[in-house]
Amino acid sequence: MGAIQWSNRSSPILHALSAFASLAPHELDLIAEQVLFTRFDAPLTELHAAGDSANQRILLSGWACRQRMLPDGRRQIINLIVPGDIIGPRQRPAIPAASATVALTDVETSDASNLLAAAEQQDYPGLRKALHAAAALEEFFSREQIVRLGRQTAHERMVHLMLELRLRLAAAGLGSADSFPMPLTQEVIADVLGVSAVHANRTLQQVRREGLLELRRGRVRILQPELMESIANWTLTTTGTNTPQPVSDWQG
Amino acid sequence: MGAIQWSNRSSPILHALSAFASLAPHELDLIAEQVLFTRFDAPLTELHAAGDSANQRILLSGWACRQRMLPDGRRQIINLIVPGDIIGPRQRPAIPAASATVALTDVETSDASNLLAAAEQQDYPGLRKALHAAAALEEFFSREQIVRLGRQTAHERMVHLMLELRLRLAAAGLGSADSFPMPLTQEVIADVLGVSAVHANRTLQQVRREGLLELRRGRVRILQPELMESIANWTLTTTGTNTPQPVSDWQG
DNA sequence: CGCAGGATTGATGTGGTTCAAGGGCGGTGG
DNA sequence: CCACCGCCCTTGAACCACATCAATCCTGCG
Repeated sequence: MGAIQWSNRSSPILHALSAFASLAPHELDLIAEQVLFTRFDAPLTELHAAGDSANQRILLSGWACRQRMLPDGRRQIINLIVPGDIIGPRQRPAIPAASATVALTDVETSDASNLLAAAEQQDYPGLRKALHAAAALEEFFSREQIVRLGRQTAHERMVHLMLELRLRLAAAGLGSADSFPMPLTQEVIADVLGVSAVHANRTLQQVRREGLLELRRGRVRILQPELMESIANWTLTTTGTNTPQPVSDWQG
Repeated sequence: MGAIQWSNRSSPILHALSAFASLAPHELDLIAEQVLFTRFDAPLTELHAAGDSANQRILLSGWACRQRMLPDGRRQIINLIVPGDIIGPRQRPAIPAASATVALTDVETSDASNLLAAAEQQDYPGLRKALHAAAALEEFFSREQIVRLGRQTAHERMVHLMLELRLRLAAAGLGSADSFPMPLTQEVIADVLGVSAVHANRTLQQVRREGLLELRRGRVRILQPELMESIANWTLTTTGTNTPQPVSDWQG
């Protein structure tokens, strides 16, 4: 291994990236260095402003989200950001974002320019592959979010979101197949799912009443994963890396 | 210019890409070559199957969409694909898509592997920049779609979609600031906007009654762009780099 | 103890869905 | 040249998932 000792603060990145590609020692070093210059921010802090087309960071701990506010106060959360995820534009030249990235809890971030720049070099093939795969996964869930919002009921959306978080947090080493931390308020969940906070509450209650999951003391416990996957039309297997799923022929 | 004559079949790509970066002669040649080996497909043809993680093509003419079918028949269209757009995964390794790409009209496509591979080389900087910018624009509209579906009313969604198509088709050289072709059925529009076909119909009628736009003989005419942008909370200026240019200017 | 933010619950309103039945129109065949 | 057919658009009526408004409850915390 490299000269720098692993701290558990870099472990989310390590988990998230090493799931996609095996990393060489000098690549691991680069990741470990991320914890050397970190910044702490409180909830509601804007980590990446709308209109900003630079400023790439990586989330080390805590939760954030990319969100879009409408003038009349409506908010849509584009996606949740958990440890290991990149904050800011991925590709250049970037279009100035209409959405801002905001901390949802206390967060720790570090500048990711080095990491992302290194991945463009020829001598960091593993890093390159891992970051591309992470971007592909993000794009995948972005499409899932579209399907969720466009064609699923509140009940299906809630179940689907919990499955997404289960997978992503497990990939970051922050949860297992059984359970994961859940620091989000119901209002935040509502703004992810595109429903009102009141309805998110009732939906969550129903999901719990049905025995699909448990939510206690800031932790979600998945009780019936297979049933949940069936309800939400889940298409990714959590076992293995990227195993594809049979998708029904749409023409029937 | 290069040895290959421009045909108007390659012009959508030319428009779409040259809007983002100035291209060198050898890059223009590569684009022109795209029309040499094309394929024609009828509506409903699956251009890119769900689960496929390869097979990159570019759309030369006609319309397509990436869609996800749910087992009970619900369909969500993730995004519309117009001439100049890439079909298939952008980055490798790609996660097998849960969504399929399907032709909505008669379409002409060509293999884009060469184009995309060339953009990774050092000697195609303009192409690289242009394709990255195109990907960034696609990602931008992907987020707009999330906001649309999550927090906007059917009326707002409809107006917003028409503004999106106005911009994208103008960028491909297929329309102006005033009008663009509209070959989509109301059912397709409904599946983009996440509403029922009946409601899409009523919403479209209202938008027309309000004098925001005209829809006749397969063509949309934008009548009150500023008002529409205000209604839909539009955040992109059409003036600037994305302004369409007539093909003739480019053929010089 | 009292406060504040989040969770919960009830009552009522509405945007949108669903079902069902026409209407227009281009294409095709007799 | 007309009759018919299929696809799409349009319209009406009933229904429902979810929004909105307004309390109230709970819990951690200073």
